[in-house]
Amino acid sequence: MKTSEKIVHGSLKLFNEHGERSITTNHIAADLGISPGNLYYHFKNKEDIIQSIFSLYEAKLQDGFQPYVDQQVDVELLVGYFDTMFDILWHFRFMYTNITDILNRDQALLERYLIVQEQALARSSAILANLKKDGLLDIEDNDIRPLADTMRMIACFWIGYKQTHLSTVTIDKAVIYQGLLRVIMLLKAHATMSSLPTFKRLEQHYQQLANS
Amino acid sequence: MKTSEKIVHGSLKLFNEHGERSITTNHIAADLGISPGNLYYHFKNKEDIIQSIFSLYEAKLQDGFQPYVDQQVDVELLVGYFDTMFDILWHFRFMYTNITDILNRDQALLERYLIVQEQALARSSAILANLKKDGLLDIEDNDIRPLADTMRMIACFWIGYKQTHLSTVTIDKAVIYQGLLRVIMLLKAHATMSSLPTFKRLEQHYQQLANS
Amino acid sequence: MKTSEKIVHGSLKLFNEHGERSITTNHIAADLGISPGNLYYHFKNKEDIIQSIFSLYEAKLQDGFQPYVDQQVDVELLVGYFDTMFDILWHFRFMYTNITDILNRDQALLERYLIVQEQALARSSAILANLKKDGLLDIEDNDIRPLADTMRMIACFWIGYKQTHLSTVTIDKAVIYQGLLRVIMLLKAHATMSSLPTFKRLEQHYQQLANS
Amino acid sequence: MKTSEKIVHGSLKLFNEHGERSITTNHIAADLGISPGNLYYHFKNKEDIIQSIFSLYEAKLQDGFQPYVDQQVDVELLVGYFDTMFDILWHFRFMYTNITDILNRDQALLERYLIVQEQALARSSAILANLKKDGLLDIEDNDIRPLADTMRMIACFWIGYKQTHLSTVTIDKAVIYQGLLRVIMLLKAHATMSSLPTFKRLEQHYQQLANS
DNA sequence: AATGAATGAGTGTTCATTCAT
DNA sequence: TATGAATGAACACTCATTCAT
Repeated sequence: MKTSEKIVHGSLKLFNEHGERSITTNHIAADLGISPGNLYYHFKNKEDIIQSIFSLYEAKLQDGFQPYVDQQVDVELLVGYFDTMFDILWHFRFMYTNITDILNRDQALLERYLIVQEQALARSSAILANLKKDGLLDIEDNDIRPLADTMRMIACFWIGYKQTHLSTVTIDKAVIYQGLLRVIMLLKAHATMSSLPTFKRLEQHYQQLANS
Repeated sequence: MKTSEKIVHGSLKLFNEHGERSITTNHIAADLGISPGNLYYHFKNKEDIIQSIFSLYEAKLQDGFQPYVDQQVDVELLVGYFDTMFDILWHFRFMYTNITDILNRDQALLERYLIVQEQALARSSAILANLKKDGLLDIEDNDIRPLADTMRMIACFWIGYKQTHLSTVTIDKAVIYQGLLRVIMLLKAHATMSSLPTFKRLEQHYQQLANS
Repeated sequence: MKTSEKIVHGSLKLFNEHGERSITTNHIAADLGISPGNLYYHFKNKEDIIQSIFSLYEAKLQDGFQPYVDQQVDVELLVGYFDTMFDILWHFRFMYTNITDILNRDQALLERYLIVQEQALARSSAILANLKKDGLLDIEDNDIRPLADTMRMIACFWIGYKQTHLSTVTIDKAVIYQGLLRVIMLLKAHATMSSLPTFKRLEQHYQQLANS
Repeated sequence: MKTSEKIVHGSLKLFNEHGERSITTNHIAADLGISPGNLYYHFKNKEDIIQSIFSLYEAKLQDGFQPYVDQQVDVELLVGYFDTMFDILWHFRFMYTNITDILNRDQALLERYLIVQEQALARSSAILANLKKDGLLDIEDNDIRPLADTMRMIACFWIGYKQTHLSTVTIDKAVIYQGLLRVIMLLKAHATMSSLPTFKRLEQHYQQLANS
């Protein structure tokens, strides 16, 4: 792994563990066993590192929520989408804790964030529309986008919510899976008679993960 | 007003305007025209000030969401509750932006926060139960607490959500009123035939405030 | 002496001895036996310290070159002016070494510098005009200001000149006195028959100081 | 062009444009499209590069001010000398801004500087002596060297003077030509009746260049 | 109660220089 | 010859906190 990648991943790890605000560039360098100068050889400044982390985030968001085409809809397909959601929430969980702080300090990043969120919402809506077309969801067209938006909102603030409403501060994977279950619950409310078993199996899948 | 109270209110004002993180104890002292030494005469440290602000928050939360007894349910009653919600969101809006950060740094505060939130949830649930009993809500008993929880969740993260999904950062009163409308929408979904007009008038009331 | 004054004078001393560029704010604090935080309690930044030094410079320049009125012109009067010139060159000698560097970094200071230099030139010209009126100088009116300008130029760059054209880098008082003698030479070239002895005595006065 | 030469000329260009102090070795390497390691393969350190630039300066100074022999004195001859002066001031203008700084940091360079300046002064004096012998200057023998010295002093500090007494910082060719005119003025003051037209034509030549 | 000078560890960052390849 | 990653001491500056008065 190249040093610049090690810096990005090391920073991400430390940010997730201790919050972006309390991790200094010297902490990152020390943790990786490199000099602060070397860190600044690879990155202009701390913001630059955060922007690189954000690029990973963007890529994962764009890859993961592509509307399916000509595909049999089954539990595996849905699991794929929710696994992506888990992945993003888990790997970038510091962002869901500190995002306001971070975006407030970097106008350029805020703009990228707004764009990528808008795109993700559009693609999620398209997926829901597909599901409706394939008879899995019983929902009015006008309600598709609001549903996608609410699902996103729950997903986005689940970590922050849990972090403040739990006495143990550390967020583990089980907590994230609980959040997924909440989002699935929203979706299941629009299940059709025929799709209900599929959604129930989906729910069971993550229930198991949330309990382990 | 006593100096210690001036410090609490001055800090709250500055935190709301600029965020807790970027306001130093010296800023607070300078803004009040007192010396930093004096500030530390009245408060052990910055955390101590935040704890005092939190006490105000606690008091307002406890006063404002008392279940009504032997009272005619009308729009005024509901407006009373939602005005309290507005009051809290507006006066302590910095908390809804930086709460994770703040609670992460102070375990004692986190515990107070959990207790007060639990109590607020219990009282909110009791209010909803009252409304059901009085024929304003059509809802199963098991769903009362989850509904109260969801309403709280939306209320809590509305400010953070808006702050990140808007390109303009400043939160004004209208933005808070929009959040209230979202919460009312959740409630209205369980309105009875007879209570629907009441909820609609409630909605109109805040719609006007959100537009002004 | 107040701490802020100690910082200004301590900085001036260190700048004169080692050059402004190689003296850090931590050097200054360490030299005075105070903490870096304390230095920044009294001054916004390094530039702010330099600006305070510059204010001393301005004041001295304005006080020292006031055109005389209703006064007997004798050696003492001229010595007064040249002692001022010595004082400024000696106490602020770092400025004559690093001025380009310093002014390049601070546009506001450059503007103050241009104003104070222009005023000094005007007052010097007025003094020369007085000397002409009193029969000490034989010079055309049009040549008064250019003469003042040339005298200033020699005075200003003498230190830089000596610092580069001498193998010993340290500038001592004798070196400054030599510079004064060069400036006096320019003036003496316009002496009248009757004033020549006065200028010669002036020259002898500084010759003695330059040799000691 | 060999890499080491490219480094010298590239550095000179950047120093002239931005000042020696603000140009780092990494800037130089990046500007030339070579690696910092390669730069340090060719040069021991930054000082070493400056010393090489200084060698170019030395060479130009030695070539350009050779006393003429058995030659007809006309405007062209004088223009040749002053063009050399322009060339040196223009191509090494960063030295006239930062020389004190540079020489203070490098004792060896200071010694070379003193030697080359002394030789230049001697040669300039010889040229003036030639001009006197050929009837172009009316000057006492004792005054020849002081005149040469004053001319040098004006030439040397002209750039620094303009940089500080002008609100616009950029030094262009016209500014240098103005400096040359000041030096010519010093010389013209000692013109003989017969040489005056020659000096006037010399003056006009540079006047045109200063205005374009 | 109040002042305000003082502290000192820490912040993000820079840059001449080194070194394995 | 050349690369470019790596070093580390230094920089200007910050801020929660202390303390003598």
